Amino acid sequence: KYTFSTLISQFGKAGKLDDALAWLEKMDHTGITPDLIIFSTLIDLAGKRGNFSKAMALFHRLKAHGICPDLIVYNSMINFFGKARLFNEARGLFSEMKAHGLIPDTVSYSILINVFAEAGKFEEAEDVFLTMKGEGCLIDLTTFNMMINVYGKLEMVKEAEHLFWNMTEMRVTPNVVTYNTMLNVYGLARLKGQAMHLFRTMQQQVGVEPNVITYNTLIAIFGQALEFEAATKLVAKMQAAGIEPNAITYSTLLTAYGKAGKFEKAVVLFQNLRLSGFKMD
RNA sequence: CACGCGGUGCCCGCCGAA
Repeated sequence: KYTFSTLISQFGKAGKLDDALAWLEKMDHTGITPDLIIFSTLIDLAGKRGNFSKAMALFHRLKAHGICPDLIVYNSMINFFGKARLFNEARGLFSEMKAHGLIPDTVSYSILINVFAEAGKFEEAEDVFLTMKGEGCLIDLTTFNMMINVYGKLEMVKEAEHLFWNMTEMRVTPNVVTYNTMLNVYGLARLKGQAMHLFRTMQQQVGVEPNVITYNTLIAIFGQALEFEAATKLVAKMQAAGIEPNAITYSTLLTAYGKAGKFEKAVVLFQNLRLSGFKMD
């Protein structure tokens, strides 16, 4: 049993879903029951690869073995239903899990918030957040980051800022993701000044280092303001800071040139990228 | 019985899809 378990989870970690599944069959045939964690690992793997039907099949098989799914399995499945845009099913699983006596935790609520947020259903995401608070569930760093993002997309800058201050009061320390998200909130609301101010405070935080996403976000903000020179300079600045621009950086810059009507510049950049052998997507 | 180990969630541009 342990040999099978180890083998399957190693294949799983190596991303070899097919091999892992093949060994799961062999294990089944010998009459040894795979345990919850094996199923959990495989369900997650299948789902992460976008193979939602395989994830569902494994979920049903797990139940057929008489194993009760735990919080983590439900959390993964809810996440995948969301990615498959099966919102009612996601909600259904959330209820099912409660009906089985499991108490949704911080991750469960966060996943549900994200299911709606990434589908653009921001009000529903907020609804889940309010329920979560009402239930007295712990709000952690990731939850704060997601909700700041949600308020940003709703262009509810005040609420986003409110959460940003609130989290500190609740002894949750903002990280790079928090700052990047807040920068984007200001970008969406076209508050370039606020963004720049936040970028300065961000650089003064110990343990918070700007990354590619930070710079990409700032470049987009300058692009929106039609300040393509400032956007261009940021690419040099990030490189000076030891951060390598990626495909999104250049794509953002091309968009910045486009918005400013500088099509020649865009063409030149594109050609230079090709000549330099940059890996484009 | 206690503790520990293996499985779950967050940020950026464009394009495509419905």
